[in-house]
Parts: sequence; C-alpha cells; structure tokens
Amino acid sequence: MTDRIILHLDMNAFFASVEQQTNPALRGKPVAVIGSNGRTVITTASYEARKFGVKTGMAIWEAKRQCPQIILVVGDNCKYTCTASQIFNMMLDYTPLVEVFSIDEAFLDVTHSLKIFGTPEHIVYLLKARIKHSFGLTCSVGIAPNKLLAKLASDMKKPDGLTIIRPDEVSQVLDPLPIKDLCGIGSRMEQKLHLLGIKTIGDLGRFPVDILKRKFGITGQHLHDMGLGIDNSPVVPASDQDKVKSVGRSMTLRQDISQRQDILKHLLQLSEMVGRRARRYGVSGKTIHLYIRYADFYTSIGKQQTLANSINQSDDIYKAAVDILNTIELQQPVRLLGIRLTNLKYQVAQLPLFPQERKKALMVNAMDAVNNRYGDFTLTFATLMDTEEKGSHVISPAWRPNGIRCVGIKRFNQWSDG
DNA sequence: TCTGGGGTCCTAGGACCC
DNA sequence: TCTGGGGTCCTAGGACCC
Repeated sequence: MTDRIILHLDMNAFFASVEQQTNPALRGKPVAVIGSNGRTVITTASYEARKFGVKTGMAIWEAKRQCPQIILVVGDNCKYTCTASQIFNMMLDYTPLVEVFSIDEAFLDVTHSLKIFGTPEHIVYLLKARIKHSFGLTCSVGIAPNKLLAKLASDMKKPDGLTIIRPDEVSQVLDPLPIKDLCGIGSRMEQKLHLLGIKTIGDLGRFPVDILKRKFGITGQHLHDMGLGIDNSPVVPASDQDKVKSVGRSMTLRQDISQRQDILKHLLQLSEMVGRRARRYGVSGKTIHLYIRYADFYTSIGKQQTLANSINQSDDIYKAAVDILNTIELQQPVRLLGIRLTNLKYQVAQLPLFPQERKKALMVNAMDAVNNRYGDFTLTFATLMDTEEKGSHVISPAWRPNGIRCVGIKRFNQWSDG
C-alpha cells in the first residue's frame, strides 16, 4: 500500500482577517471579532491583537486590558460562511476528497491527484495563490501521510505557513513535541498523562499500551497510536458524512434570571429555534435535553426525557422542556439555558391525518416559510414579540454548516442558518 | 458587565427482558 | 429458592473539538 498524502488547511485568524479585508481601515490593526450578546467573548483575534496576548475565548474586559487600542467588531456570519463555501469549492478542484472540519479548516486527500497536479506542494501553491488572490486571505497548510499529522503540521507555522512531515521523519518530528499538540488531547487528558510521566509525544508512543488501555479503555489504544503518529481514519467528504445526531440551541442570558415567567419565555424562544432548525434538517427527536447553567458559572444541571414519539414542532418541544423544568428545584439564578433534541429520526415530512393536528402542521409550515424568507422570529409566538435576543449570536469558527452534511451534493451550497 | 455556542464521543450505573 | 449473563435502552455527566 502506498502512503496517502493528506493536506490540512487552516485559515489564519479567519473571521478577523475577513473583517480586515472587507474594511481596509482595519488592516494592520489589532482587531477582534465578538458576538452580539452583552456577555460575549473574543471569537477571533487578528495577529496584530495576538501580539498583545489577546486570545480566543477571552472576556472583553480582559482583551481591553491587554490591548487598550483593540478594535472590536461584531461578527457577521453571512460574510464568513459565504467566503468559506467559496474556498471549499476551490478545494474541490484538486480532489473530490475534501472533509470540512470546521468553518475555517479542511482536510484534503490528494493521493490520487498527483497524476494531474504533480506534487502536493504544487497543489498547496495553487490553492494558496487562489485564496490570496480572491479574498486577500492567508492560510497555513500541513502535508503528511495522515490527518493527525497533517493537522499537527499545519499548526507549526503561522501565518501563511507550509509544513511537511514525510513518512520517514515522523518519529523524529513527534518525539520532542508536547502531548497537548495532538488533536484529541485536551487539558484534562494532559494532566492525567503528566501524572504517568508522559510529557512528550515520544513518551506517549513508548509508554506500554496495555497500561494505557487498562487506565483509559478504548481511548488507551487510541492514545498509543497517536503517540506513534498512526491514524488510519479516512478523509470523509460531505456526501459520505454521518447524519447529524443532535440539534440544540443554548444562550447565555443578558442577565441572570430567577423568575419562572422569565425562564419560561426563554424556553419558548429556544424551543422555537430548535424546532425550526430540526424542521429545516428534516429531523424529529425522541429525547429532549434541558441544560441550565447557574449564576456562579461552574454549577449546572442537565436533565433529559425520552418521549413515546419523536417531535419537532416548537410547542411540543416547549411542553417537554417545561415538564423537565418542573422536576428541577433551582439552586441559584440562571445564567444559561439550553435545549437539545437527540435520538433523531430522519423523515419525509408527512401531514397528520387528524384535522386538528393537520391544521397545526400546516400553520407551522407557513410560519417556517415566512421566517425562512424574512428572517428568524419575523412570525412567532405572541409572548416572544418583545424579545430582544433574536438568536443572532456570532457563530463559532468551529461551526459546521448544515449544508455540508447534506447527502448527495457535489458542490457546497450557499450556507445559511441561524 | 468575567468567562459563547454547537456538536460528538465515552463511561458508568440502573431498568428491563430473555 | 436464590440469582448468571447478554443485550438494549435510558439517564447523568465529563471531555474534547472548533
């Protein structure tokens, strides 16, 4: 078997760079993209801002402390998804095997593209040039025999980098790197591995696999493989992706709330958002999850309930959520509320037989049609008419557009959601 | 104005059935 | 008259990714 050739392409400071390109006044300046909600964080910082220590996930006040002259821009989802979809379409010119990993990252399996394009470096050269020319954006690319290593490589040189890990260099490159560099090892796992004396990827590869398996189960084998740079997972194009397994929305409230009335109102809003998304995906779910984060940020409670039937209409979701809420004795004021639908069933929409339900389904369809055309919450429940938050928070760079998961499409559609 | 949002996967324990 | 084992479904919570 010949070695595969996998690329990982990571857009540099994607949201912030898009903003700098569309508004020249922002170029060369410390810029950060944030959400619209009052309680938001830094979504992406430009490289100029990163020099001051501004990072993704940082609170606004902290970013301002680190960099008083920082320019904050409220994110514009449409701009990013539109740009991203065009970039992903460019990738498809070099291989059909493109796996979208997040809105600003993708894997490409170019093993069989070399007959046409020569070397992987040449493909990267062409792609980078086109992205730069069309959007003024740069990216970092890793070339390696598998996804794990390609992702590691793309991280090694930023911005506008290209790093190659050749099969015969794998152990030499991995040996001194900290385990945290591996995609899949977060801070908790890092701590646990440190306790075993494992600090570098080399240490991980040399550590007895049976001890890892005893301690971590299935994950133990996976850790061992990662330590040796082994990853046989394929690049899965959109058309072969698994279907979505859950649909949910959550929101941090502008202020903490304790009144039942306020909580119910937000639950209704969330139910409508989840229901709309589920109906757009053509799914209904049997299990409803309610998630509450309390005012202290650290305490939370999640409860779920499985129903006899699958649902996706907003009022049914709302009823289920309220049923769960009624079993919970609130410990503190509420900071965040979330509703998620799992146990999903994909169905062809069918109108119910009984007149009353049929009428309701028709009305929901009509409301969805209006909201699809004129924007979320154009038509909604009367109690939500004065709602300030319309669910238009800036998406995360990790946002996966639903279009990407549609089965059977060749080209990525213009994405729009939420 | 301290700390977002949307997912996936794994574990562990309990209920229930055969 | 005393108690195994497998399979499946459910709940709760944690870790991880971007």
